[in-house]
Amino acid sequence: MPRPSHRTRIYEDLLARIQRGEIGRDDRLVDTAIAAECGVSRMPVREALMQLVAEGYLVGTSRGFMLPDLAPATVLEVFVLRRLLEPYAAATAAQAMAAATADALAAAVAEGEAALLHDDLTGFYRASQRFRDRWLAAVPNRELHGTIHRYMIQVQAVRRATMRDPPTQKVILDGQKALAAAFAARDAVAAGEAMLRFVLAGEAAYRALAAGE
Amino acid sequence: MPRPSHRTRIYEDLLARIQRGEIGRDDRLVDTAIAAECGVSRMPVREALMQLVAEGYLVGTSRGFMLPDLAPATVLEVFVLRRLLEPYAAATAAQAMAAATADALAAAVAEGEAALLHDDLTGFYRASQRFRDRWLAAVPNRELHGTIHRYMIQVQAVRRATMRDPPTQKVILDGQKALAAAFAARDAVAAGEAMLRFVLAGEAAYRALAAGE
DNA sequence: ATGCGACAAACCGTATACTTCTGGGAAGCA
DNA sequence: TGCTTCCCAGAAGTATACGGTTTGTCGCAT
Repeated sequence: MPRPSHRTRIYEDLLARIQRGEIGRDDRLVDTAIAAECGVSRMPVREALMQLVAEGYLVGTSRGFMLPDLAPATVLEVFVLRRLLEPYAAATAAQAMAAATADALAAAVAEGEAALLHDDLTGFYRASQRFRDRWLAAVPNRELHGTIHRYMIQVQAVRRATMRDPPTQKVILDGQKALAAAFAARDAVAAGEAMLRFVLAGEAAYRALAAGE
Repeated sequence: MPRPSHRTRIYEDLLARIQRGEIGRDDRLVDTAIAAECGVSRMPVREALMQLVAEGYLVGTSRGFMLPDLAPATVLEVFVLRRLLEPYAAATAAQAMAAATADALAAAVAEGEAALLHDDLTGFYRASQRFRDRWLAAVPNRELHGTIHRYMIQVQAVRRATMRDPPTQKVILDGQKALAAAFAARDAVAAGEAMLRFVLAGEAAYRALAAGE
């Protein structure tokens, strides 16, 4: 590993902050401020910010960079993509899955269940994130992997929004258990079906939430 | 229209050059050279180049920016994505399609056919590009549209590679005609089926070519 | 003749300084 | 009091400069 450039460091730092939800809905990220905070010049910060814009994590306004405002319509459009891609991705991942990965998936489910028992929403969120990261890493088709990874932001937003609801928590856990079982058995058909059901359940939960507001 | 920034201008210029195939397989795009050519400083050029990298049009090496080297394995991975996404996209586009767009599609097919009669491969290429651009623009789901658009480069590479073969030319034209008919009739089912056949035919042509080398 | 090492050029990453543009707020007018 | 106008601060955009790293080549020694 040669040396991580400032741009890379700052990019990863900002991405982590965004993914942890530390950036508020109306916080404005300004290059000069971040540069001063990190003790570097504006340029690496600027380039990191613009990379985040290119990947859809931020939008650039004429007055600082902000979070994109994830209109419900956009989230529903992403659900279409998920329905089309993720069942196939899960099926291929199940076929290619190593035993260690399957175990790690089961562990992530158990962690999420334990977190729920302690009303630890953050822990549950992290566990479900880890679950997703792990099965996604097992998808052999790298292009498919990258495409699914790209709308991670929307998926996270949906999780964050729907996760507070106890019935939804149960739906998520049950879905993850079914998936973990299919992955452990390397059953591609069952994995594809379970994933389709999982995505549809997530969409239903999101629609109920969006309608309720 | 406020005013296109240098970065935007250069980005669009470079993208157009890439899409027209003016960048050779082993040309190295260097910021200083492009900056001198355009009469601006390195910074806007750099940012344009990095945006192209983020979108997958280029890869940044330690010695200039180059075209990604599209391994056949990658192209085949993209075909999986196309099989999963484009039939659905075509079906929804057919339902939403305006009469003017359907006419434009038919016109693009006619142009391509005319170009073939004059052995004008470039014209045929441009016509099939226009055909794709137009039906894709009619996809209502913007997320789906963007996702499909992102692997445009691979699609172009396949076209460029397979297009010289006369039987393949006929397959492409026939596929486009079937699609244009389905679009004109706003027949979502037929459009989806035609698109699936079109993608599969393209994949078969590419596989034949890759095996033949 | 070939392999290894040093030198030079090229290019990227970063820093600093300057310019342009946008948006908000204050002041003036109806 | 509400609306319009003008001004200014802040932020993006751009220019120029410098250091570091990689790469390619030339020369020397084996």
